[in-house]
Amino acid sequence: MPELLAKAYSPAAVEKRWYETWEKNHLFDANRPEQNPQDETGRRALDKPPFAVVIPPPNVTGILHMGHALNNTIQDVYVRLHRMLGHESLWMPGTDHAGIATQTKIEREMRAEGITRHDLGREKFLERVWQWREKYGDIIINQLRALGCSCDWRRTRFTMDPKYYESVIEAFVRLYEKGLIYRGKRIINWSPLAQSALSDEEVIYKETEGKLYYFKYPIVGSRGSLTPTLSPEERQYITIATTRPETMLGDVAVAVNPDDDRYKRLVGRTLMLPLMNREIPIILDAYVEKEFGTGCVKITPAHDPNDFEIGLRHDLPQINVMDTHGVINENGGRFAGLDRFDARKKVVEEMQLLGLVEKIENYTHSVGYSERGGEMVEPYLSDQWFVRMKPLAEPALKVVEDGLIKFHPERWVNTYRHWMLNIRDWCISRQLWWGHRIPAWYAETGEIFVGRNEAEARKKAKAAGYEGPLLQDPDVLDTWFSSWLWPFATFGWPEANPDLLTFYPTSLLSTGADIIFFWVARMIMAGIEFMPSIPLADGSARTNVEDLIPFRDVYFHNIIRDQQGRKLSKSLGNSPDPLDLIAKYGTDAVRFSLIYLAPLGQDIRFSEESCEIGRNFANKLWNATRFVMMKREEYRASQPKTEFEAEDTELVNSGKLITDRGNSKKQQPPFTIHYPPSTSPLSTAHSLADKWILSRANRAARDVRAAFDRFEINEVTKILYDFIWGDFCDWYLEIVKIQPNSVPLAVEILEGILRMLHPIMPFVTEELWHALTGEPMDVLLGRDDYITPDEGKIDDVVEEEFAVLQDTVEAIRLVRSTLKLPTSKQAEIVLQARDGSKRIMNILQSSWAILERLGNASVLSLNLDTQEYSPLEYASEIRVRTRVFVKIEKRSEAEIAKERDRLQRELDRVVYAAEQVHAKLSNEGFISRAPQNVIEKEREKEANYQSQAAQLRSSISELV
RNA sequence: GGGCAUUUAGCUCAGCUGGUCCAGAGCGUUCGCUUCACACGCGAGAGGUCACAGGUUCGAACCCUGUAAUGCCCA
Repeated sequence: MPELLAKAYSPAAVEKRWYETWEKNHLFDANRPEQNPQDETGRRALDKPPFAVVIPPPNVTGILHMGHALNNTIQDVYVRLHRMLGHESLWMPGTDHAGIATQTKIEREMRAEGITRHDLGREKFLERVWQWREKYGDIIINQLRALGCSCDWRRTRFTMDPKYYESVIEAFVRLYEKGLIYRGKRIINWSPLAQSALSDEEVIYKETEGKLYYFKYPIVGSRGSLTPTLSPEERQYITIATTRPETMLGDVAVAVNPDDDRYKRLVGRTLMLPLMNREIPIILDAYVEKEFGTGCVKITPAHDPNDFEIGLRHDLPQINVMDTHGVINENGGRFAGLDRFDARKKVVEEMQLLGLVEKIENYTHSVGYSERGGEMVEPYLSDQWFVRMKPLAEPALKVVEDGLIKFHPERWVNTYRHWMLNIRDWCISRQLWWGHRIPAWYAETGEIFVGRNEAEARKKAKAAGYEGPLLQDPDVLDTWFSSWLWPFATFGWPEANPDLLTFYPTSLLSTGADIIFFWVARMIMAGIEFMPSIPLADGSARTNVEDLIPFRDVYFHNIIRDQQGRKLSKSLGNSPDPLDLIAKYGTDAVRFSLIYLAPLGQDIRFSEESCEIGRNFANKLWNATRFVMMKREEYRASQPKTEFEAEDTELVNSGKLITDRGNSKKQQPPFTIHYPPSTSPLSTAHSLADKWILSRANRAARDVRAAFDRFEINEVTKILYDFIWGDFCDWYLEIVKIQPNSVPLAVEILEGILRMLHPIMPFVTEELWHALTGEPMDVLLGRDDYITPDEGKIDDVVEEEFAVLQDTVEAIRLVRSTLKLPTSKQAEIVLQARDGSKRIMNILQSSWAILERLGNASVLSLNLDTQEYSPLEYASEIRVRTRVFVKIEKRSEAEIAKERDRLQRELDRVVYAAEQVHAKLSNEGFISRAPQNVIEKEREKEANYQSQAAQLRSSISELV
């Protein structure tokens, strides 16, 4: 530890050293009650309440972006806070296998080599993915270390770990056996790029410029005659409107609304589907909107979810005209082999040749795109696996509505409720290889056997009387089907192991609101569904829903935008790399800045320069510590050695003031001042400034704790910033320069500051704390206690008295500044208590040295009455309680005129204010209805304004 | 179309239960400072019809109604 601190804080070396030290000393490792209480971390876990956070697992393919940086900072702050609050604090890290993203990435790599996954075969392909993951899968994990994250890395989990894999299969089997998972032929969202189904949540709808095509379908007379009431045009055709002409190849009907009089009489007739020359019926269905298009809708059950439903209602065939690549198949007749977009062109062309195109309009409509690949998804009819969501959603909604799980900000409950009430079944099968393979085996008879492994499936088959070959479903499960189990599968579910018993339910989940459906909602469902099989720690059954839910608080963090308010994205190039920022500004600076800018529930407008807030603040703290340490050296040197030692020992032995540190536990290095106890001179014989800083410090400590509890972490940073910079540095340290006896208290306050700030800025505070206290490297601030405010020290009267002092100093500075008196030049200053009050004079008198020094006065005098000093000799400033006169040597005509103008402007302002107050006080309604104390205050204001005006007038009159 | 937010100084944002709020902070800006920690700093200043229009109230940035703009989510 260097004796003297450097002039400026340079983060890089400090961060590296402390992160390594924290890990080496097992700071992040959480214990379990079952473990030896004297285990390698040296902490006792038995009597501690747990605090657990599971990380939202980033993709293994991911790299750290600003959103991660913010979200993981928030988690780290709470994990570190609770560690200091004496909780068994566990942050469970890990990654998910990101089925589509990872597989796509590997396949792209392979394409460069000219091979496809089919060339390799399933097994070899998976080997290759695993190789990739061994090589690159920890990138993001290591980036989290650079952010300072205090995760228990020993426990790092991956959704494809063998144990986790088993959990996923177990969950599938249980749901299947309960009838909550089924396989069915449905319209799903098909990604032609990924060659896989997607869930509804993975599709984003965008307004897209397209065309609305009006096609004429010729009517075939079922009895060979035409209806006389029809117009010639209608006699021959019915016009339908569509945005996807190519799907007409799979049309099986045209539907009209039963209330639509225009078409009613056509029911029972058939149409000749052009191009395909297939007869299709006209049907009635209430789904059709009369107002949309022509009121006639073509029905293509295999290519549109609504048409699919209509098809089921009317028992229509389902003709699938596309293959999985979006290419027309043999059902599309001579269009077979064309890509979906080429087919569209060709269909329109041919319809035009037949004269069957009535018109084509420009049309903006909502089209689904893959959230991941960005390509247009195709509603596609296929066999997929689904989870029945209704039964899972009901209890999951209830726990949120009942407040067992709290959302911050609360308004997300509305969004959650809306989704839960309109929930649809979840398509969980993906036509990929990378992922958890669906544990279903097919018999040649078409029967399905679901088991935890092939042996179990075979056993079930045998029980059902089938002994032939079994073929496992080639598909894998949606990645979210593994991550919805994250809060308990990471602890080894379905095994009831000690970790699960200790840390479940977890405490806090911090995540982005964009995955409220993907992940948050489903984790809540999963907890309620799967956790009843795990007993409580005492062995009793887990029956209360409070014990089933995965977490109690959900923090939805901000979205980070650029200065123009745009979302950060790679393609825009407006997304700074957090690691670059860390390298440039320091980790603490990035963490502090992000939180400082992030009020709960708002988006953040972020730019790289914003990190200067945190960097400057860290540097300020650094220099404040440097200064306090220097002053402490001076102080020690000034004290008779034996006496000081005696005092020091007394301080060390006796306990606590604003910190709530446990028993004094280790050898104190000599000459170190710790924790002034309530019996020490430090907490009793104080100057006004000392009492003031104690009050402010404890107020800050109290407010910080309250803000943490409300999850207003942004407020925490503001409180600390204002207290540390505004109160401690700007005022108290300046006073310490004048009152050497305040040095021990300054040390004490600073020590508390480092504690309060540590969860947010762990590196610089750890470094400074060690510099200040001389503690050995293995005694860690991060393991020590957080501040407990002593609310008895919060003293409004003291703060008000000190404010008089501050106000007076500011008045002196203002006058000096107006007079262009350089700081170095001493001045003759006279102070007055404006109302002549003894109390105000006492305050001023008791802080005489401070006024003299901060005002840089050669002669300072206190004028007992309210005597006027000529503005020709003295420049003055009026404050609420005090008045300041600064002696002037000589003033030029111009200066006098300027001063007169200034006073006149001031007078105008005061007169105006006085009129306002007067008007208020003359208002009968105000007098009769406003509370007494408000009226009092207004009266006081009026009197004050009037005396101020009188003093200004008198000054002005002398300046003529 | 429905829902949820937001709109306060040039910029980014505070402003909690309506009354010391003639509205604050940081950045930027102007002026002055090598004041025995810090120029990543210190001191002082300028800068605002609190989106708009009504209403409630003795009193509104704050509550209510409507309008506009912006953003997000859902359909």
